[in-house]
Amino acid sequence: MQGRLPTLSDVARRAGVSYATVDRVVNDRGGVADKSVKRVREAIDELGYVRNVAAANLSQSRTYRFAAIIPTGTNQFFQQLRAILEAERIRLLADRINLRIEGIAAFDGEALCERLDMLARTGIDGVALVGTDDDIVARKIAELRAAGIAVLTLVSDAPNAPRDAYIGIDNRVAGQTAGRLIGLCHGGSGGRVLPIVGALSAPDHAERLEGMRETVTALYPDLAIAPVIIGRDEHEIVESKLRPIFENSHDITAVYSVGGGNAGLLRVLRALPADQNRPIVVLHDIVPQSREALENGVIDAIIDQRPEVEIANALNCLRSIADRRPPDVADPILPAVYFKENLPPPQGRETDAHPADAPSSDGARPASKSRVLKEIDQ
Amino acid sequence: MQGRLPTLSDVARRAGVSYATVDRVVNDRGGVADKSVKRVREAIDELGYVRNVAAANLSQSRTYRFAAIIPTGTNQFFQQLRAILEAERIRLLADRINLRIEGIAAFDGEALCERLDMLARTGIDGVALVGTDDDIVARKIAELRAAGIAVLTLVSDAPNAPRDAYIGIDNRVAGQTAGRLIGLCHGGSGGRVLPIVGALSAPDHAERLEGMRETVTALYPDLAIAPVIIGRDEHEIVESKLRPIFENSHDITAVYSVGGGNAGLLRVLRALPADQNRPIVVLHDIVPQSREALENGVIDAIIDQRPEVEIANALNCLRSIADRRPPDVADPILPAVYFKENLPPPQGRETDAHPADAPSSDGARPASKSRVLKEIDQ
DNA sequence: TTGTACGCGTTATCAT
DNA sequence: ATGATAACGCGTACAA
Repeated sequence: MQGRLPTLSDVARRAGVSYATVDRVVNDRGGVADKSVKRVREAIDELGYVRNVAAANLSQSRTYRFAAIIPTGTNQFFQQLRAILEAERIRLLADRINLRIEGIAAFDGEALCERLDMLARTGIDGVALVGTDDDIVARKIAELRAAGIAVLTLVSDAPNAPRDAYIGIDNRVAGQTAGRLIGLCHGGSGGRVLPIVGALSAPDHAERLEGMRETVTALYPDLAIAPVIIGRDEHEIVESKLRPIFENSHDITAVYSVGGGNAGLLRVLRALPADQNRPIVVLHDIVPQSREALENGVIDAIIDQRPEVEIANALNCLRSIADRRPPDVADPILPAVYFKENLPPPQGRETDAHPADAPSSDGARPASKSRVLKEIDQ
Repeated sequence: MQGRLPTLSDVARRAGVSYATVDRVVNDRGGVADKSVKRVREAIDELGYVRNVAAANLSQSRTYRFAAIIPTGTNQFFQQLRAILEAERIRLLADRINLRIEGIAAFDGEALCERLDMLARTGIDGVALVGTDDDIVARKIAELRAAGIAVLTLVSDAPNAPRDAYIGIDNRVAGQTAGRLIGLCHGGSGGRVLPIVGALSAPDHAERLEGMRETVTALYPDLAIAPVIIGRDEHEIVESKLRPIFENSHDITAVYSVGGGNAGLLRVLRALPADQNRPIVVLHDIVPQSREALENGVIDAIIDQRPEVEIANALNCLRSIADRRPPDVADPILPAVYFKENLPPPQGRETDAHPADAPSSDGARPASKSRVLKEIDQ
């Protein structure tokens, strides 16, 4: 298991200075003679010293306090996001990172600000939230950052707010990818693409639509784009607007739904008469519903923003910021394209399995959740 | 930054026992009175104790020694794999994980065994290698494992060897995905798919081909599959076998290349007369060459096994095994589908940037590589 | 069966 | 400008 790595003491000995001097050099504390600095640097280089992060973290014995604010409600995607975060909690705790997961009414700027205020008062190092185009939210974010709190936007950006970073896919790219896919699927023939959005005022929806339009008009001139359906992400509305279209005209060859309310779309698709050509259908985000539709051949492809990757990146990013390390903004997340064949298995993690069956070799069993929350959030 | 988390001492105090007793419970060492166990467990639960992994790792002060054996040669994919590993080295070192990256002639079982022997003699905790179907390799792997060394197969499995885990994509799924994509791209029309493989004896190539065949025959009966081209992953061979096919018959509507030697394919495609319909082309793995072809519209899609993800998983897996923790085999890696629009940016990381420009705030500058190697591999 | 004390490598504080 | 040293929380050897 071994091959001991050089420590700061080794460096000090080799450089002929004291431990503390090496520490000053290594941590840029200043107040060290130039020639000492030089000798230390040389020793570090010669020995191949690399800081032991476990020791560094231990000695500081600090616990980071982060929060994620996720919209509540029936939206399957956000439910999934929340589940992923929940599953990360204990694991993070082992690394002394305490993550609060907060729920909030979707798209309610006032409530969001209130919650942010509360968090700031409680004391917190960083927060990740789903961005909105709201002015008061932008101001609140500025306020938090001024107070030294890191702020990330998650899934949807807040374009005018001075957030530290946006973690999510480029929605225009996602739309372009959808456009490409739809274009390819026409195999050179003409057709008519029907776009469905929740609202054009939602930045992510607008960007996806625009991206699709760009690619289709530029590369597939034989494809027309039908008037956009505004479904407000609600399945009843989507269904009621969609049904007459499919009844009256049979020329829709593709459907691109950028947002929610897809239950309505699926109902219409399933009700399509057998003699009518089924359109190519491209949706966003793998959720139980869309997964099932893809498996049953009701739709053709799903463009997914890979929430697990988003969360992993967000957490890394927060940690870097808290540590005042180089930002570690990570590569931009690319939307993934899934067909029936390469659809990922349902759950990333099992819920809890059978604790009794697995006599955890490391013994440190996760504590009961209520207690963890109570003790740590205090 | 705070909100101190409970420690083992806290637990001991609360349970009214000594530190060592708590340790015995937590680490399943046995020899503790039942009622003590119970009280400790309760205290852990009540306090929400979670083991501090930084402290745990520090106290053991062990440095893991892992090795990755990657085929050398001109293969761009393996070069990339090596580059990714190289970039991880320093970062890993900070976590006291020492990774040796070894090169070896591709598909030379004898040489591989020799190298494995050498590594075993040097002393090593785990090794990742690109699997082959070789008997002597399988025996050598068994030998290593018997000696307590963890063995992972990467990219390509070694089906008959008792490796701890295989980290890579399911090549059948990859082929099925290609088949689906190609089928969709025909938009209901008929066509003829030309498959190109390196060798049918390579398990991954055979599986990809089989997967494609499965999906196409099952779902797209209007598509025929042309006789397979065996290109030995060499571009001259691919080119010379391909050119006459495109000259003599104009009915190839799609090409699926599962392996290497794509430079030859690309040359043939570029030389295609303007009046001839270009086939749909699906390739594997993003490398500079295939990237450029996708950007220029010479090919249509790339199925990528995401080597960064593979390596991240492999490293996690090795660490878990060395720690005797639950395997942490991670979810299977799914092949990703890339079009021109969602192609990831060229480099994950910059090579070295300008050290002078970035006066690393954490001071611990990466040592010169030669030294690092010399001191640690000793 | 239970308890004490030291080491791991770093940070931070106090002296010189 | 430099040096010594006490934490940090866990693992472990050793004592009782």
